[in-house]
Amino acid sequence: MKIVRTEVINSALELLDRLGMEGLTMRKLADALGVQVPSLYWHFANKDALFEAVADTLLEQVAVTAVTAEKWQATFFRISCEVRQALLAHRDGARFLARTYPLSENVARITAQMIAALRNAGADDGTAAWGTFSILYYVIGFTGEEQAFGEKRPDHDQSSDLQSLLERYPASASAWRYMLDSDPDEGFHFGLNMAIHGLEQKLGTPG
Amino acid sequence: MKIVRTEVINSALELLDRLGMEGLTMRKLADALGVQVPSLYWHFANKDALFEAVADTLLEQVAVTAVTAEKWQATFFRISCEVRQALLAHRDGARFLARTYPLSENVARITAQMIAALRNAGADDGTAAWGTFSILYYVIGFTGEEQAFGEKRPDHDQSSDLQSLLERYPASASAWRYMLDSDPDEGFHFGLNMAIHGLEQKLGTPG
DNA sequence: TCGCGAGACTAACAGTGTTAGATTTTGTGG
DNA sequence: CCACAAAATCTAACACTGTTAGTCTCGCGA
Repeated sequence: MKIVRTEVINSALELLDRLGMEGLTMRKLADALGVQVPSLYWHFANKDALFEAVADTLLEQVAVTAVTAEKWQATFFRISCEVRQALLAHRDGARFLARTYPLSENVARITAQMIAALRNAGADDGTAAWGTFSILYYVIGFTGEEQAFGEKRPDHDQSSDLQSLLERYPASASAWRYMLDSDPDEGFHFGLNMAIHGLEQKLGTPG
Repeated sequence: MKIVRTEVINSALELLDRLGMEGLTMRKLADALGVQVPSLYWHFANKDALFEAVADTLLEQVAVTAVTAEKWQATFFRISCEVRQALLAHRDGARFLARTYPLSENVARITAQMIAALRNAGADDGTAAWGTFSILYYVIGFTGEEQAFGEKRPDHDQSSDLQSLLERYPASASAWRYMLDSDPDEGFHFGLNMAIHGLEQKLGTPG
């Protein structure tokens, strides 16, 4: 049976959605493709390489068209939201991306747009680089925890250890409850706007 | 041979430094302790529970004394730097923390201080919660990639795929090079100050 | 038609987390 | 001091993982 690279990746994404990241194994993937395991090693050096390809595919639909007639703040907001949505579209998407080597095709493509937007606004090397990546760290971090929450088994909450923890740190407990009750989009936009505003200020005072 | 919880965790940290996260297995840990593997399961429900305990221990020395006579900006800066240093102190520290369940003893303790600092400055529920966690997402994300860079094997760089990638996205390539050449502390402080300034602005305009 | 190499296969290895169940150690009441 | 229960460690094994060595098949250019 013939093996096609894109089909492998698609199957891997299906498997990821169905079984989660720990369930995505070479054997299950080979089974889903109707293929023997070692055949996969002809197309991918090892599991990590395969995972990198899958992770990169997650970002394929993000920022497909560069918009130049746009303030950099709008570019950052739009791309950040797209990245989050792309990661949320598949189970464990954010953890999956964070796990792999950070320099891939689509990451390079997306960051290039963000860096260009900042340079266009007069940013120096450091501001463009650190500003872009700082915001991406936030996006991936937020989305990762957002997803971890959605998938955590509910019985983990009733443990007495956790109860005691929440009683001993009431400030954290109420923040926790607030975040669980409120709209995730709202939380994401809060931090995102916060970061963009901070970057705006950095742009104003270069050096 | 008697098994003591704290000794297990210490051994796990030693093993982590020596072999990295993938090398930290139940068998090697048992060997290092001079103990049979299943005995560990009497003290920890499973590997994840053990890993959570280890990850929490990473943050033990962070923000040990609460400083109230301090502007919240200073509190955030100080604690963020301490978190980063604590994670850098052990190989794969940041990845390790990001992997586990996010609500642990020390996380609750540390976030409680940050939230309290914001509330003291007049922040509402949402600003205190999202502001605190947004900044922590950045700290963990930055530190995770900082560590991933330090541990990546250098032969990964000479691949022609990567060369082609850097040529096709020159903006990303130069940002990449800039970040590799510059002081990591500088990069960390840039994003941290950026986030804190952004939060400062959010505090000024509540709602 | 032949040869060869790309690409699939079979078989196996070393290592993983985890559990069932036997066995030892430890603390405690008589 | 001894017996007995509970706490803690052990032995043995299971099912699974990524990965590799070596073999076979089949399509295509000479």
